[in-house]
Formats: sequence, structure tokens, C-alpha cells
Amino acid sequence: MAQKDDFDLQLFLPYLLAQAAEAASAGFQRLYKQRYGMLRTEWRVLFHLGIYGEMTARDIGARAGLHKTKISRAVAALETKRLLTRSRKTEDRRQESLSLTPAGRAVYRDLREIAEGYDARLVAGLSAEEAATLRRLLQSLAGQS
Amino acid sequence: MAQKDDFDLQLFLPYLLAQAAEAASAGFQRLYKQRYGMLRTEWRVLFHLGIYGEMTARDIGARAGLHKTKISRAVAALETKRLLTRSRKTEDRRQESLSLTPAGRAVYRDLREIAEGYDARLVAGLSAEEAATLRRLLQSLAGQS
DNA sequence: GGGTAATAGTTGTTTTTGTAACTAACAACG
DNA sequence: CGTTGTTAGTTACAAAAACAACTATTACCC
Repeated sequence: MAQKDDFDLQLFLPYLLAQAAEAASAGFQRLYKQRYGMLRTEWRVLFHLGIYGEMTARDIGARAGLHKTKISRAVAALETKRLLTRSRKTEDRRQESLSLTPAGRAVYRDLREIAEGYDARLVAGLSAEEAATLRRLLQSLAGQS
Repeated sequence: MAQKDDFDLQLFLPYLLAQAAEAASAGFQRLYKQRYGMLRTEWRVLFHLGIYGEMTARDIGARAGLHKTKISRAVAALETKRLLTRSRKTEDRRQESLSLTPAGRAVYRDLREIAEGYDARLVAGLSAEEAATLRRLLQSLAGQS
């Protein structure tokens, strides 16, 4: 198992990002999965509605970069859990506007607290400046695509 | 769709990391998928063998943080494509040592070139210092888990 | 208007992943 | 030795994701 080649996989960005994202997601996932039996797309939809208020599935997809089938199923699951409701838009009956129920808003607030705490723990080892730089650079990477 | 809540999802690290990792992976994936019909775990295994030489599935799993079933499947796929061979170890007949075939090494060298170019493109907008900082911070995030 | 294309969302099918149970080989301890 | 436990790797089954085809509604445009 001697070093045969000097390519450093640990520093290759797609690999490194995947490892970091995986680690960061795993910890947070345990929390929302355990407490509310949610999937990743479900909390994302929940957060979008919690943050931005009423939106359509299409809006969420555009903003989060999620495919409509994923959203459709997440919405159905959240509806079953009575965390959101839908209503057809009168101006365009293809669209439906989604909004959280009171129970949904309560779950959102709870998870939001948890998210804030979790994020704080993740950057605990970093200086405030480093954390800000990290977020800025990640945003630029996420943006170009 | 007015701002109802001031939590910034775009800056929440698990979300931000997932978005950046997704974007970075997608571009690279197109390349290895198109050219060699590989899956993510397959190129990872290939790279491990290309970089470190002969290893067992267990070693790769430990190093890459991958579950043994995933590796088992990737190894089978790479074997079918005649990119690697296995041989039982005599000192412990449970283990098998994996190594790339000449064809496997050629594919590795090709993908490695591509990876280097791709990585360079990703950090093209960043200063050398920023890129180094980014990698360092991501490594620390990937490490803690 | 009437036909064609485009869009919002759903459903069905195929891949891929995750999880758990399994086989084969070795280790440890009486 | 022999029974019990552990490890390497595979296989079978369940969950989730990706992809394609579908329905219903609206937009375009001749």
C-alpha cells in the first residue's frame, strides 16, 4: 500500500466537498429523522415554507434546485403528516400554493432552533472570519454549477 | 412569497455544503459517467487503487468512509469492466487484494488528468490563498463528523 | 377559435442505495 | 481441539432516488 502516485484525493474538491457535506448532513439528519421521521427533501420543503411563506412546488424547486418529482413526494408526505396544506391557485389552476399548518410552523420553529445550534457547533472550531469566508466561497461554488 | 422569517437557509452549512458538493460533483460525474459509464463509488475505488496501489476492500472502506456493500458492488463492476483483478491473500484468506489492470491504470491516468483540470476550473475564480483556506476548512469539517 | 406547444404536478418503472442476514475464514479462550 | 466471537466480503430484501411517461391546464399563434 505504498504511495504510488502523488495525486491527493483528499484535496480534490468534488471529493472533499462530498466528504464534508456528508459529515455535516449526517449529524443534522439524525435530528430531524429521529424526531419527525422526515427525509432530506421534506425538511428542505418545510424550511422553504417556514422561511418564505406560501409558495408553489415549482418555486421551491427553482430555489432549491430540486426536481419536481422529489418535491411532489415530499409535499405529499408533509401533507399526510398534517404539516402543510395546498390550495389550487385561481389565476392558474395548474399551480397549487403550499403553506404550513400551525403544526407545521411549530415543527419548523423547533427544527430551526436545532439547525441554528447545529450550525454553531459545526463552526465552533473556526474563527468568525474563517466561517464567513467558508460560507462565501461555498456560495460561489454552489452558484456556478 | 414575502420574507417571513430571517433564518438564512442559504448560509446553513449542511445545506450550503450539500449544494456546493452537488454542483461540484455533477460536473465531474458527467465526465466519468459519459466516458466510462462509472458510478461515484466506482471512480472512488479506482482512484484509491490508482493512488495507493494494491489494497483490500476493507482498506478502501476505512480510508474513504464507504460501507463494505457499496465497495463490494463497485469492485464487482470494475472487475466486469476488466479494470481490476483480485487475489485472495495467503496470510488471511478472507481478504482479497485488489489491483488495477493495465487498462484500469490507463483509465485512472485519464480520469486523473480530467480531475486535475476540473479542480483547477473550480477554483479558477479564487485566489491561491482562498483555495488553500477552503480546502483546509473543508478537511476539518470532514474530519470531525 | 382550434391546433400545437409548454407548464405544473403526479404516477409508474428502473437504478441505486441502505440495511440486515448470510458464508467463509480466522482468533481467542476454555 | 472445540466452542464462541470477530472479521472480510457477498447476497437478498427494503427504501429511496432518477428517469420517463402521463394528466390537466394554460399560452401561443395561424
